[in-house]
Amino acid sequence: MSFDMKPLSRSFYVRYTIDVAKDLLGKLLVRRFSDGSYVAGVIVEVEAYRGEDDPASHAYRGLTSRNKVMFGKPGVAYVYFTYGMYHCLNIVTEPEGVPAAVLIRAVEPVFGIDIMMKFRGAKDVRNLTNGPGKLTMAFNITRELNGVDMTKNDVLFVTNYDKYRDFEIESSPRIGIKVGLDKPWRFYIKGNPYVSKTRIK
DNA sequence: CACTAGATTTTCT
DNA sequence: GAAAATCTAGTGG
Repeated sequence: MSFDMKPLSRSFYVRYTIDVAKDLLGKLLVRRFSDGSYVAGVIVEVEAYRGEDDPASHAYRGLTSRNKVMFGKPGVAYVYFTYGMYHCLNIVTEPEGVPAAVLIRAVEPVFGIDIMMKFRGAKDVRNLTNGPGKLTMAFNITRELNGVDMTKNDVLFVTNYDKYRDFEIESSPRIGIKVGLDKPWRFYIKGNPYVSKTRIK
């Protein structure tokens, strides 16, 4: 393997969500399949969601069957289904009992690009994983992975990668929400061509 | 390039 | 019953 297969530890995720979100930029998201193949991409865009103080969060109105993993162990995948046809991938943060997570909005494809193309049915690499619904499709991430522990070297995890060492982080309001727009909790690598182009309202 | 409408179904009110 | 942490195809400039 040309990258470190050691997943980020639980302690990485047990911190203030905004800090975890920024620190996830430049890391490698890895998805392994049962036949031994894998796909991976550099995380280039994320959004932070918290609990009580964040009206845009699924956890704002308390625990439900959908959002319960947000209240659980940090480092666990929170995958939900939305708009009747898309999935979104989040990673739970902060201590157990505190609802918070980081939404992975876009990655830059690195390994297994041919596999991603098949899952997406797309031809242009630029359009493969530049959005939360697109990257879950390319990585074949569905609700089956909701609750998966990402601190183990398993089907889904994040690890260090050294493609980008020095980069500038830009921030903006989060995308696709109607409340909580006062919080600049979307973070992305400045100038990276794989950041989603969705405009901010 | 900018903007709009339509898809599709789970989840919560 | 309405809205949803989205995407694509289609129209018009």
